[in-house]
Amino acid sequence: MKIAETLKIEDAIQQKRFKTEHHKAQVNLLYTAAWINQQSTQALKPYNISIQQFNILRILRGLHPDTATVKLLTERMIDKMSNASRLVEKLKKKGLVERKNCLEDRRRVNISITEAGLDLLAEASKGLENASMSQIEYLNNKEAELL
Amino acid sequence: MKIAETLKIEDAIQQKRFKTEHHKAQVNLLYTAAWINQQSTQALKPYNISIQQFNILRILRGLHPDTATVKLLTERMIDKMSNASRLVEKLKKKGLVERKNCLEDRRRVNISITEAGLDLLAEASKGLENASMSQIEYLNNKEAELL
DNA sequence: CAACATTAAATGTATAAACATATATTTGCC
DNA sequence: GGCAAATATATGTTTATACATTTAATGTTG
Repeated sequence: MKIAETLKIEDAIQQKRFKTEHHKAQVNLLYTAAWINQQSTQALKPYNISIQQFNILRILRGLHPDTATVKLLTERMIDKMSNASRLVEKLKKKGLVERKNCLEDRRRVNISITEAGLDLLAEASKGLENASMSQIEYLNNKEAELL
Repeated sequence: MKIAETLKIEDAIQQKRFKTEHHKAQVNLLYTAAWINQQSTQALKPYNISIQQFNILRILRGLHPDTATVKLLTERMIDKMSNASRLVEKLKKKGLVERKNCLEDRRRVNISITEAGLDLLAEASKGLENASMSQIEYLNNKEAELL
């Protein structure tokens, strides 16, 4: 067998391996992402908030005592198409946020996190942290294969 | 300042840093997972299938020409609580899978992927691959911070 | 073999997400 | 100032998801 042919075959094997590995990584990625979502949703369940609600509370805490508008929340959320408006409504019903009409611009609303919201967020963060500990540990084990 | 005190302070700083880093990682994890989900959903949109439907097709391809039961699909899916039954129904309507009553045990159904299903899966995999290329690239950049 | 438990799949239902559209207000321009 | 365009938020609607319940078939045990 000539050298050129050997190289071709090795190339092919390499390419095949790369493609297979990449393919695996792709599927792993999908599974892992879904898995994290589920784990996090479960971890937040005792606090009766969704991941998105959790994110909104986090954004609001970051601004506190300043306020956010719906627009700001939408921009900062992962999920741009989500209805920040309705999520805020839900959080308000639970007393976790406040919503005040903006006087300078009556289209806007100023949203802020309440004390109850801050308390719940602190608790929920702990719960999520416990869960994410094992998540990150799990991922560390998987990363070698994945990347 | 005594050595013991210095060590304590350094410990505190380390702990604080660890906690902060961990916290960041946790939030990054949530965002990244949601982001991957979105990207993948978008990438599959032209093929008119959801991530879950894609996963079912993949499982069926792995078994092909053998068949799966709803139970088997449920077990292998990330999302245990999902209605594999209804997902199969949707795939069947599109002609991507076949469903046959099992003669030995009439509670079961034998599900298999069709030629059309295999074709679509091949196409969709390509589409997803293109998307995941950039996803993995993106993640590679993020991993350093994340882990 | 009859009664009860278990299993497999399908269906019901309540909530959430995605996406489009509507409503109210403000801004810019003539 | 008046009218069109732009902006901020809210609402409608369709589809997906989570979880519970139902239906049908099979296994099991007295």
